[in-house]
Amino acid sequence: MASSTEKYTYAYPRPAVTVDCVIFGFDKNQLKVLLTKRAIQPFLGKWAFPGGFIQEEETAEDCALRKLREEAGLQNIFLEQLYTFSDLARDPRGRVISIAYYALVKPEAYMLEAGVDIEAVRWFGIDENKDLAFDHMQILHTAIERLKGKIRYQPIGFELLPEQFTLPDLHNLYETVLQRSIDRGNFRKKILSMGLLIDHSDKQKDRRARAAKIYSFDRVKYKELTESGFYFEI
Amino acid sequence: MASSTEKYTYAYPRPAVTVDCVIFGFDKNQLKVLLTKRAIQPFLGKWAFPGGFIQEEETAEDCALRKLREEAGLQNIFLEQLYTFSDLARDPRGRVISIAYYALVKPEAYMLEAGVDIEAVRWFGIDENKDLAFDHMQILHTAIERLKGKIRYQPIGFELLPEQFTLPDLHNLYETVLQRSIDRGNFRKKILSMGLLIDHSDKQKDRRARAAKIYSFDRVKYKELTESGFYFEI
DNA sequence: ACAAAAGTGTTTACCCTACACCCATGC
DNA sequence: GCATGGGTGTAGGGTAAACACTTTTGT
Repeated sequence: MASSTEKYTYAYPRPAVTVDCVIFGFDKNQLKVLLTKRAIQPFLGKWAFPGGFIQEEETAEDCALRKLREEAGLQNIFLEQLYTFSDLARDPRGRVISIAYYALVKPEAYMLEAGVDIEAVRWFGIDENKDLAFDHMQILHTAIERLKGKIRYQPIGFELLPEQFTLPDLHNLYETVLQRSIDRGNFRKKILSMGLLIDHSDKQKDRRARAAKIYSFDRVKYKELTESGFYFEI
Repeated sequence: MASSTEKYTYAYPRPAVTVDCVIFGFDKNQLKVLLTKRAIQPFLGKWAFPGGFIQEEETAEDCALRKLREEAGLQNIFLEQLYTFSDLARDPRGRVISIAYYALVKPEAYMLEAGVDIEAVRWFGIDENKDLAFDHMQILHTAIERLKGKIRYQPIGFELLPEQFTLPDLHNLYETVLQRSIDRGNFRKKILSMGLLIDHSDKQKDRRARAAKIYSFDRVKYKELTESGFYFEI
């Protein structure tokens, strides 16, 4: 037996371990997912989530952050572990376990996709027909279910909207993600009653009809409330 | 590049991958966790979750099921993936990633722990002071949080009670897991109003005071309701 | 009889729902 | 003016919280 400081070579066969990132965006009342076109085998030319093999000196989360930066030019965005996929046949090359993450990006974050190959990276509508590599269709499905479940009782919807947004924006987002209609009036009352939105009605821009008030999400207030037992819920 | 059928040896260093199982039980109004005493280095003699290296021909879930069987003599119990831990220093032997699962067992399931070394396997109260191997204290904490969160909106509490139980039993379980008092009357009204309990009041056993009615959880009914949009919630 | 625990009922306040309506703006 | 979309008000139904009360059983 190796000492507890000395490196130890296991007798066990080791699976390869990758990290994959499901990246969600919201644009034109559509939920989107960011995919990259594979430049190598297997599944060359097919679309897949940004991801790759985990390095020796990085945690899974570090790896996800690195992949977001390298492959999608994204930084400082919401990131959370999704699920670990370990089906034996999920990679034709052999045994590969994937630790999947999901990320939520605001429009302003992906506007500055500088240096990212425009041919190889694209946003797809969530319902758009696409032929994904590996078991990425299954991973996507898991991610959507997580998002649908979590958006109702955690304030993660704001991560998909610009820093400043209107209540109709937020309302649209919820209707789109949850795929059901939500009463306008009741929705705004519920949200506003939480006291978690900061009013920015001074800066208004033109709109087709009456201009909607602009708000931002009060993270500080949310943290305070959470610590005193408050539960966000739509 | 390897063909898609041929085995491929990655240039990347591979971390070792283990599976660990947090096993919860409920006994004498206490939430318990099952631990095994380590018989090998590192952390020899310390308590840890049942777990071990994932084999080449098994999924993570299969590995968890195998470990539950081999190390704790448990079968046919609730099992769900918890989280994957990948901190660099979580194992003194080197890079080891752990896919953690949590399991819920009914009293009748762990009564028949035949063939399991009584010295090496023990139930610990959740608040009992214990010195756990690796980062298992952190894993335990994550598992408890998951249980606390999930018991409120998924009928997993029943997995910790005998097949037949009383409403006071269930009430006790919820108070214990959520660590707050819940009004008796309101609790029973809420539970009963769901119509998910089957009454077995014919078989009564003696108690210190008035005997409580015996119920069991109606899984079939729950599945039906779920499919028509019902959401369990306490 | 009394204590302990099971089970029931009642009141109140709040919240959620389903609407209807008003307001501001562009065409 | 009218269509469009933002924003507000309200009546009523339901349900959750708080608490008192009744019932059953062991000692």
